[in-house]
Amino acid sequence: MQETEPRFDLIELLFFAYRDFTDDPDVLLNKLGYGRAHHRVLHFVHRNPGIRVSDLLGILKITKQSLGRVLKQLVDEDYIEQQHGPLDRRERLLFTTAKGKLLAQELSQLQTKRINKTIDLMPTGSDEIIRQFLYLMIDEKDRSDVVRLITKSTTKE
Amino acid sequence: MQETEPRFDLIELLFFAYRDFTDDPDVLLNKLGYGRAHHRVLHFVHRNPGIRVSDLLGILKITKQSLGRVLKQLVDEDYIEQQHGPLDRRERLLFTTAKGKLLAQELSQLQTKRINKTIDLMPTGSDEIIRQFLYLMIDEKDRSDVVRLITKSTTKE
DNA sequence: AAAAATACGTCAGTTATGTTGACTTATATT
DNA sequence: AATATAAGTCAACATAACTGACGTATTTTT
Repeated sequence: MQETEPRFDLIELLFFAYRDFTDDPDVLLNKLGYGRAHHRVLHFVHRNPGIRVSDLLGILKITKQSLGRVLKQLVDEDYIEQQHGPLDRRERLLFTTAKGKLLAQELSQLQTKRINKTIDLMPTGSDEIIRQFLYLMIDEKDRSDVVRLITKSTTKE
Repeated sequence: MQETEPRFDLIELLFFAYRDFTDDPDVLLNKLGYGRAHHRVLHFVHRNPGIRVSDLLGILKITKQSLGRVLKQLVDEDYIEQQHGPLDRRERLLFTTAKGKLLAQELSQLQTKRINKTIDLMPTGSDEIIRQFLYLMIDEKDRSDVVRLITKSTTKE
Protein backbone atom coordinates (compact mmCIF):
# COMPACT_ATOMS: atom_id res chain seq x y z
CA MET A 1 0.00 0.00 0.00
CA GLN A 2 1.45 3.32 -1.12
CA GLU A 3 1.61 5.83 1.71
CA THR A 4 1.12 9.43 0.67
CA GLU A 5 3.09 11.93 2.73
CA PRO A 6 0.56 13.62 5.05
CA ARG A 7 -0.06 17.36 4.47
CA PHE A 8 -0.02 18.32 8.12
CA ASP A 9 0.79 21.92 7.24
CA LEU A 10 -2.41 22.52 5.31
CA ILE A 11 -4.50 20.32 7.60
CA GLU A 12 -3.48 22.36 10.62
CA LEU A 13 -3.57 25.73 8.88
CA LEU A 14 -7.13 25.01 7.78
CA PHE A 15 -8.07 24.12 11.34
CA PHE A 16 -6.66 27.27 12.90
CA ALA A 17 -7.69 29.63 10.09
CA TYR A 18 -11.27 28.40 10.17
CA ARG A 19 -11.41 28.63 13.93
CA ASP A 20 -10.41 32.28 13.94
CA PHE A 21 -12.55 33.06 10.89
CA THR A 22 -15.68 31.90 12.69
CA ASP A 23 -14.66 33.44 15.99
CA ASP A 24 -15.32 37.07 14.97
CA PRO A 25 -19.03 36.53 14.30
CA ASP A 26 -19.34 34.19 17.28
CA VAL A 27 -18.40 36.97 19.68
CA LEU A 28 -21.13 39.26 18.36
CA LEU A 29 -23.70 36.44 18.16
CA ASN A 30 -23.10 35.36 21.74
CA LYS A 31 -24.01 38.85 22.92
CA LEU A 32 -27.43 38.33 21.32
CA GLY A 33 -27.81 34.84 22.76
CA TYR A 34 -27.28 33.26 19.36
CA GLY A 35 -24.85 30.63 18.14
CA ARG A 36 -23.28 29.56 14.90
CA ALA A 37 -26.47 27.78 13.85
CA HIS A 38 -28.36 31.07 13.85
CA HIS A 39 -25.58 32.67 11.85
CA ARG A 40 -25.78 30.09 9.10
CA VAL A 41 -29.54 30.35 8.81
CA LEU A 42 -29.53 34.14 8.80
CA HIS A 43 -26.69 34.24 6.29
CA PHE A 44 -28.27 31.97 3.72
CA VAL A 45 -31.69 33.56 4.04
CA HIS A 46 -30.08 36.97 3.60
CA ARG A 47 -28.25 35.78 0.53
CA ASN A 48 -31.25 33.96 -0.94
CA PRO A 49 -34.33 36.03 -0.21
CA GLY A 50 -37.45 33.93 -0.59
CA ILE A 51 -35.65 30.62 -0.13
CA ARG A 52 -37.87 27.67 0.72
CA VAL A 53 -37.38 25.81 3.99
CA SER A 54 -36.54 22.57 2.22
CA ASP A 55 -33.89 24.23 0.04
CA LEU A 56 -32.33 25.76 3.14
CA LEU A 57 -32.23 22.30 4.68
CA GLY A 58 -30.42 21.09 1.58
CA ILE A 59 -27.77 23.77 1.86
CA LEU A 60 -27.19 23.39 5.57
CA LYS A 61 -27.49 19.60 5.56
CA ILE A 62 -29.22 19.51 8.90
CA THR A 63 -32.58 18.09 9.90
CA LYS A 64 -35.90 19.84 9.83
CA GLN A 65 -36.08 19.67 13.62
CA SER A 66 -32.69 21.30 14.07
CA LEU A 67 -33.51 24.08 11.67
CA GLY A 68 -36.94 24.52 13.22
CA ARG A 69 -35.55 25.45 16.58
CA VAL A 70 -33.22 28.21 15.45
CA LEU A 71 -35.52 29.46 12.73
CA LYS A 72 -38.36 29.88 15.22
CA GLN A 73 -36.18 32.06 17.42
CA LEU A 74 -35.10 34.22 14.48
CA VAL A 75 -38.71 34.65 13.38
CA ASP A 76 -39.96 35.35 16.94
CA GLU A 77 -37.28 37.98 17.43
CA ASP A 78 -38.01 39.61 14.10
CA TYR A 79 -34.83 38.83 12.18
CA ILE A 80 -36.57 36.65 9.62
CA GLU A 81 -40.10 36.66 8.24
CA GLN A 82 -42.09 34.04 6.39
CA GLN A 83 -44.47 34.40 3.49
CA HIS A 84 -46.69 31.87 1.81
CA GLY A 85 -45.48 30.83 -1.63
CA PRO A 86 -47.52 32.69 -4.27
CA LEU A 87 -47.95 29.60 -6.44
CA ASP A 88 -47.79 26.89 -3.81
CA ARG A 89 -49.24 27.98 -0.51
CA ARG A 90 -47.63 25.06 1.33
CA GLU A 91 -44.26 26.74 0.96
CA ARG A 92 -43.03 29.19 3.59
CA LEU A 93 -40.64 31.49 1.80
CA LEU A 94 -38.03 33.06 4.05
CA PHE A 95 -36.87 36.69 4.02
CA THR A 96 -34.71 38.78 6.32
CA THR A 97 -36.42 41.76 7.97
CA ALA A 98 -34.68 45.16 8.12
CA LYS A 99 -33.32 44.11 11.52
CA GLY A 100 -32.17 40.80 10.08
CA LYS A 101 -30.45 42.45 7.12
CA LEU A 102 -28.55 44.72 9.47
CA LEU A 103 -27.29 41.86 11.62
CA ALA A 104 -26.38 39.79 8.57
CA GLN A 105 -24.39 42.74 7.22
CA GLU A 106 -22.57 43.29 10.47
CA LEU A 107 -21.59 39.64 10.62
CA SER A 108 -20.36 39.49 7.04
CA GLN A 109 -18.47 42.76 7.58
CA LEU A 110 -16.45 41.13 10.33
CA GLN A 111 -15.50 38.22 8.11
CA THR A 112 -14.89 40.45 5.11
CA LYS A 113 -12.50 42.59 7.12
CA ARG A 114 -10.39 39.59 8.04
CA ILE A 115 -10.39 38.41 4.43
CA ASN A 116 -9.48 41.80 2.99
CA LYS A 117 -6.71 42.38 5.52
CA THR A 118 -5.28 39.06 4.43
CA ILE A 119 -5.64 39.53 0.68
CA ASP A 120 -4.08 43.00 0.90
CA LEU A 121 -0.88 41.43 2.20
CA MET A 122 -0.66 38.97 -0.70
CA PRO A 123 0.55 39.19 -4.30
CA THR A 124 -1.89 40.31 -6.99
CA GLY A 125 -3.98 37.47 -8.36
CA SER A 126 -3.83 35.50 -5.12
CA ASP A 127 -7.53 35.74 -4.52
CA GLU A 128 -8.25 33.86 -7.73
CA ILE A 129 -5.93 31.04 -6.66
CA ILE A 130 -7.57 30.89 -3.24
CA ARG A 131 -11.05 30.81 -4.72
CA GLN A 132 -10.00 28.00 -7.02
CA PHE A 133 -8.44 26.03 -4.16
CA LEU A 134 -11.51 26.30 -1.95
CA TYR A 135 -13.77 25.47 -4.87
CA LEU A 136 -11.85 22.30 -5.70
CA MET A 137 -11.86 21.21 -2.06
CA ILE A 138 -15.64 20.90 -2.26
CA ASP A 139 -17.16 17.54 -3.19
CA GLU A 140 -17.40 17.40 -6.97
CA LYS A 141 -21.11 16.61 -6.88
CA ASP A 142 -21.87 19.77 -4.89
CA ARG A 143 -19.72 22.22 -6.85
CA SER A 144 -22.33 23.34 -9.36
CA ASP A 145 -24.83 24.01 -6.56
CA VAL A 146 -22.25 26.11 -4.76
CA VAL A 147 -21.40 28.10 -7.86
CA ARG A 148 -25.07 28.82 -8.38
CA LEU A 149 -25.31 30.07 -4.81
CA ILE A 150 -22.20 32.20 -4.89
CA THR A 151 -22.77 33.88 -8.22
CA LYS A 152 -26.33 34.70 -7.18
CA SER A 153 -27.79 38.03 -6.10
CA THR A 154 -25.06 40.34 -4.84
CA THR A 155 -27.61 41.40 -2.22
CA LYS A 156 -27.32 45.07 -3.17
CA GLU A 157 -29.48 47.59 -1.34
CA MET B 1 -19.69 54.94 7.78
CA GLN B 2 -17.76 53.38 4.90
CA GLU B 3 -19.27 50.07 3.85
CA THR B 4 -16.81 47.54 2.55
CA GLU B 5 -18.17 45.30 -0.19
CA PRO B 6 -18.84 41.90 1.44
CA ARG B 7 -16.72 38.97 0.20
CA PHE B 8 -19.57 36.49 -0.02
CA ASP B 9 -17.63 34.35 -2.47
CA LEU B 10 -14.80 33.57 -0.07
CA ILE B 11 -17.07 33.45 2.97
CA GLU B 12 -19.23 30.79 1.35
CA LEU B 13 -16.39 28.88 -0.28
CA LEU B 14 -14.70 28.62 3.11
CA PHE B 15 -17.91 27.31 4.62
CA PHE B 16 -18.48 24.61 2.03
CA ALA B 17 -14.82 23.64 1.64
CA TYR B 18 -14.36 23.22 5.37
CA ARG B 19 -17.55 21.24 5.68
CA ASP B 20 -16.46 18.69 3.12
CA PHE B 21 -12.89 18.68 4.40
CA THR B 22 -14.05 17.58 7.84
CA ASP B 23 -16.65 15.20 6.50
CA ASP B 24 -14.20 12.53 5.29
CA PRO B 25 -12.76 11.84 8.75
CA ASP B 26 -16.18 12.19 10.37
CA VAL B 27 -17.51 9.22 8.42
CA LEU B 28 -14.70 6.97 9.63
CA LEU B 29 -14.86 8.29 13.18
CA ASN B 30 -18.59 7.72 13.46
CA LYS B 31 -18.06 4.06 12.69
CA LEU B 32 -15.87 3.85 15.79
CA GLY B 33 -18.33 5.80 17.91
CA TYR B 34 -16.10 8.84 17.96
CA GLY B 35 -16.70 12.45 17.00
CA ARG B 36 -14.70 15.43 15.92
CA ALA B 37 -13.50 16.07 19.45
CA HIS B 38 -11.75 12.70 19.52
CA HIS B 39 -10.19 13.47 16.16
CA ARG B 40 -8.69 16.72 17.37
CA VAL B 41 -7.25 15.15 20.51
CA LEU B 42 -5.82 12.17 18.65
CA HIS B 43 -4.39 14.39 15.93
CA PHE B 44 -2.52 16.76 18.22
CA VAL B 45 -1.21 13.99 20.45
CA HIS B 46 -0.01 12.13 17.35
CA ARG B 47 1.70 15.25 16.08
CA ASN B 48 3.17 16.18 19.46
CA PRO B 49 4.20 12.98 21.20
CA GLY B 50 4.70 13.53 24.90
CA ILE B 51 2.55 16.67 25.02
CA ARG B 52 1.35 17.70 28.46
CA VAL B 53 -2.36 17.83 29.21
CA SER B 54 -2.26 21.56 29.92
CA ASP B 55 -0.50 22.31 26.63
CA LEU B 56 -3.12 20.31 24.76
CA LEU B 57 -5.81 22.35 26.49
CA GLY B 58 -4.07 25.49 25.26
CA ILE B 59 -4.10 24.31 21.67
CA LEU B 60 -7.69 23.12 21.65
CA LYS B 61 -8.98 26.00 23.77
CA ILE B 62 -11.45 23.82 25.63
CA THR B 63 -11.85 23.08 29.32
CA LYS B 64 -10.15 20.35 31.28
CA GLN B 65 -13.50 18.67 31.82
CA SER B 66 -14.32 18.53 28.12
CA LEU B 67 -10.92 17.16 27.29
CA GLY B 68 -11.11 14.70 30.16
CA ARG B 69 -14.17 13.01 28.77
CA VAL B 70 -12.82 12.27 25.31
CA LEU B 71 -9.27 11.63 26.47
CA LYS B 72 -10.49 9.01 28.94
CA GLN B 73 -12.25 7.13 26.14
CA LEU B 74 -9.18 7.23 23.92
CA VAL B 75 -7.00 5.95 26.77
CA ASP B 76 -9.50 3.26 27.82
CA GLU B 77 -9.74 2.02 24.23
CA ASP B 78 -5.98 2.00 23.83
CA TYR B 79 -5.50 4.77 21.27
CA ILE B 80 -3.54 7.01 23.63
CA GLU B 81 -1.30 6.21 26.58
CA GLN B 82 -0.04 8.35 29.42
CA GLN B 83 3.36 8.42 31.07
CA HIS B 84 4.59 10.30 34.08
CA GLY B 85 6.88 13.20 33.27
CA PRO B 86 10.49 12.13 33.89
CA LEU B 87 11.39 15.40 35.60
CA ASP B 88 8.01 16.35 37.05
CA ARG B 89 5.95 13.34 38.01
CA ARG B 90 2.76 15.41 38.25
CA GLU B 91 2.67 15.70 34.47
CA ARG B 92 0.92 13.03 32.40
CA LEU B 93 2.63 13.07 29.05
CA LEU B 94 0.45 11.83 26.20
CA PHE B 95 1.50 9.45 23.44
CA THR B 96 -0.39 7.59 20.73
CA THR B 97 -0.23 3.79 20.92
CA ALA B 98 0.39 1.71 17.77
CA LYS B 99 -3.39 1.50 17.37
CA GLY B 100 -3.70 5.25 17.84
CA LYS B 101 -0.96 6.01 15.33
CA LEU B 102 -2.71 3.85 12.76
CA LEU B 103 -6.03 5.62 13.20
CA ALA B 104 -4.40 9.05 13.15
CA GLN B 105 -2.66 8.10 9.92
CA GLU B 106 -5.85 6.87 8.31
CA LEU B 107 -7.62 10.09 9.20
CA SER B 108 -4.88 12.35 7.93
CA GLN B 109 -4.64 10.22 4.77
CA LEU B 110 -8.25 11.03 3.98
CA GLN B 111 -7.66 14.75 4.35
CA THR B 112 -4.33 14.60 2.53
CA LYS B 113 -5.96 12.88 -0.42
CA ARG B 114 -8.49 15.65 -0.79
CA ILE B 115 -5.76 18.27 -0.52
CA ASN B 116 -3.46 16.58 -3.02
CA LYS B 117 -6.23 16.00 -5.53
CA THR B 118 -6.93 19.70 -5.32
CA ILE B 119 -3.33 20.92 -5.52
CA ASP B 120 -2.66 18.65 -8.50
CA LEU B 121 -5.29 20.53 -10.48
CA MET B 122 -3.74 23.92 -9.75
CA PRO B 123 -0.82 25.89 -11.19
CA THR B 124 2.66 25.32 -9.76
CA GLY B 125 3.35 27.43 -6.71
CA SER B 126 -0.29 27.55 -5.67
CA ASP B 127 0.31 25.65 -2.47
CA GLU B 128 2.63 28.36 -1.20
CA ILE B 129 -0.04 31.00 -1.84
CA ILE B 130 -2.65 28.90 -0.07
CA ARG B 131 -0.40 28.32 2.92
CA GLN B 132 0.24 32.04 3.13
CA PHE B 133 -3.45 32.87 2.91
CA LEU B 134 -4.43 30.46 5.65
CA TYR B 135 -1.55 31.61 7.81
CA LEU B 136 -2.56 35.26 7.52
CA MET B 137 -6.19 34.42 8.32
CA ILE B 138 -5.06 33.31 11.78
CA ASP B 139 -5.09 35.87 14.61
CA GLU B 140 -1.75 37.65 14.60
CA LYS B 141 -1.11 36.82 18.25
CA ASP B 142 -1.44 33.09 17.60
CA ARG B 143 0.62 32.85 14.42
CA SER B 144 3.99 32.11 16.00
CA ASP B 145 2.46 29.33 18.10
CA VAL B 146 0.94 27.80 14.99
CA VAL B 147 4.21 27.97 13.07
CA ARG B 148 5.96 26.23 15.93
CA LEU B 149 3.34 23.47 15.83
CA ILE B 150 3.36 23.01 12.10
CA THR B 151 7.10 22.99 11.54
CA LYS B 152 7.47 20.47 14.35
CA SER B 153 8.19 16.76 14.19
CA THR B 154 7.22 15.35 10.81
CA THR B 155 6.09 12.28 12.76
CA LYS B 156 8.24 9.93 10.73
CA GLU B 157 8.18 6.25 11.60
C1' DA C 1 -63.88 13.23 -6.06
C1' DA C 2 -60.81 10.38 -3.55
C1' DA C 3 -56.12 8.98 -2.69
C1' DA C 4 -51.44 9.95 -2.52
C1' DA C 5 -47.64 12.92 -2.25
C1' DT C 6 -45.43 17.10 -0.65
C1' DA C 7 -44.04 21.11 2.42
C1' DC C 8 -43.80 22.23 6.73
C1' DG C 9 -44.29 21.98 11.65
C1' DT C 10 -44.12 19.68 16.23
C1' DC C 11 -43.62 16.40 20.23
C1' DA C 12 -40.55 13.50 22.68
C1' DG C 13 -36.28 11.56 23.62
C1' DT C 14 -31.15 11.06 22.70
C1' DT C 15 -26.19 12.20 21.79
C1' DA C 16 -21.89 14.92 21.40
C1' DT C 17 -19.51 18.52 22.92
C1' DG C 18 -18.97 22.30 25.14
C1' DT C 19 -19.60 25.18 29.73
C1' DT C 20 -19.06 26.57 35.40
C1' DG C 21 -17.91 25.61 39.89
C1' DA C 22 -16.16 22.96 43.60
C1' DC C 23 -13.18 19.64 45.22
C1' DT C 24 -9.28 15.89 45.49
C1' DT C 25 -4.72 13.88 44.88
C1' DA C 26 -0.02 13.84 43.91
C1' DT C 27 3.98 16.28 43.49
C1' DA C 28 7.03 20.32 43.34
C1' DT C 29 8.45 24.78 45.00
C1' DT C 30 9.04 28.29 48.37
C1' DA D 1 5.57 23.27 56.77
C1' DA D 2 2.96 26.02 53.67
C1' DT D 3 1.81 27.00 49.18
C1' DA D 4 1.45 26.33 44.32
C1' DT D 5 0.90 23.49 40.32
C1' DA D 6 -0.67 19.48 37.18
C1' DA D 7 -4.12 16.70 36.59
C1' DG D 8 -8.40 14.36 37.54
C1' DT D 9 -13.32 14.08 39.15
C1' DC D 10 -18.24 15.06 40.52
C1' DA D 11 -22.36 17.48 39.45
C1' DA D 12 -25.24 20.38 36.91
C1' DC D 13 -26.19 22.71 32.77
C1' DA D 14 -26.39 24.65 27.60
C1' DT D 15 -26.30 24.17 22.72
C1' DA D 16 -26.81 22.07 18.56
C1' DA D 17 -27.09 18.31 16.39
C1' DC D 18 -29.72 13.65 15.87
C1' DT D 19 -33.98 9.86 15.20
C1' DG D 20 -38.66 8.63 14.97
C1' DA D 21 -43.40 9.45 14.86
C1' DC D 22 -47.17 12.09 13.82
C1' DG D 23 -50.27 16.26 12.35
C1' DT D 24 -51.97 19.70 9.02
C1' DA D 25 -52.45 22.21 4.94
C1' DT D 26 -52.11 22.01 0.21
C1' DT D 27 -51.12 20.16 -4.32
C1' DT D 28 -50.86 16.40 -7.58
C1' DT D 29 -52.22 12.06 -9.29
C1' DT D 30 -55.35 8.55 -10.13
